[in-house]
Amino acid sequence: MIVARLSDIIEEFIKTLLKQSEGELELQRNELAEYFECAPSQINYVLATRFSLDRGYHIESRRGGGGFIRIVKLDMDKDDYLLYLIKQRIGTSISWQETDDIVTNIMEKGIINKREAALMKAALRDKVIAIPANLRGIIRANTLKAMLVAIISTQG
Amino acid sequence: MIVARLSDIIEEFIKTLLKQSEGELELQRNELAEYFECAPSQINYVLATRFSLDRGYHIESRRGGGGFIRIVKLDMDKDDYLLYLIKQRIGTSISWQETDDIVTNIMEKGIINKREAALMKAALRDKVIAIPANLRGIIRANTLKAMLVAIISTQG
DNA sequence: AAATTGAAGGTCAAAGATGGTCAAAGGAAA
DNA sequence: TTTCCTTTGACCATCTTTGACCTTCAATTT
Repeated sequence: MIVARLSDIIEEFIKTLLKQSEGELELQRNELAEYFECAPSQINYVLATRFSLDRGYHIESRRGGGGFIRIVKLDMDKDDYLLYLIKQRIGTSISWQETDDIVTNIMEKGIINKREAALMKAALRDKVIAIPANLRGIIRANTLKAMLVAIISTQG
Repeated sequence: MIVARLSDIIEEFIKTLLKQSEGELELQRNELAEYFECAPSQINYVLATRFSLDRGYHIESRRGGGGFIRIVKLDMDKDDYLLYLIKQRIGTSISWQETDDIVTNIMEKGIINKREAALMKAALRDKVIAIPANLRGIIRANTLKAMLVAIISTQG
């Protein structure tokens, strides 16, 4: 029996709230932590890992009395986003988790379909790039960039 | 007197579970190892030798809290040609020219479309797999097989 | 106005929870 | 005997949870 991760539960909870509020949401860290009976910093963990820029979200916050955390689901122009990925975001080396987030994100944006996403993720997995870890990130970056170029070149 | 090997017993156990769950299954390595009173790494051995891609299985996993191992039996009835490629044709190492031919071929057969072919070819190019030539063929074989599995797994 | 205080949120590293890899040792088969 | 397959264990990589300590902001008090 696989125990659901608390982080996943919190992620779903926030996503439900986001849907109800059209992609923009303010919440209070301590309140949420109390609701889920977890350390407040776990909320930061969820935000950092599940609502990252690579997953298409933007976070702002304010401390002090009346403080809050604002989560915004981003809506970027497709071509601009792909070029940003290729020219800036990916760089010379990248981790599996990052590429996985990016591919999921461009699928959710409708830039690629489910099968194309599966195809891309398959080529980016650690097991597939079975070489020393320090080189793996480099090959992964090459691969993702090459595939994104292929997408741009084939889209019309 | 032939003593059944533990690996064979674990193999059968997993296959039984797979049948009960229609070819797809998630399990926990430590739990299984504890059940059979063996080293956790023996589970990896069983997976590597009995549930390999060449035998028609696909394995995914995740570490950390709430981690798991997912085993998927690839459908043997459908996709004869893709299965043949994965299990026999590709092997442990393959050249760019061969993969290019294979991808073109499955596109012409209508198994994948133009964009998917472009995506696959992008990930298989020499320039993308920028490592010593002797290793490159191995990574390319891994990559192509993994992408074919993705195709099989996504056509539902 | 300046200082104080309490109410948020932020950071980071350690501990915990999984799975992965590899090589050596052990055994069975040829 | 030699080779190949299996079993084990030490060490590694990744992901999650927790807690101690830090920073910022608004309201209140001097």
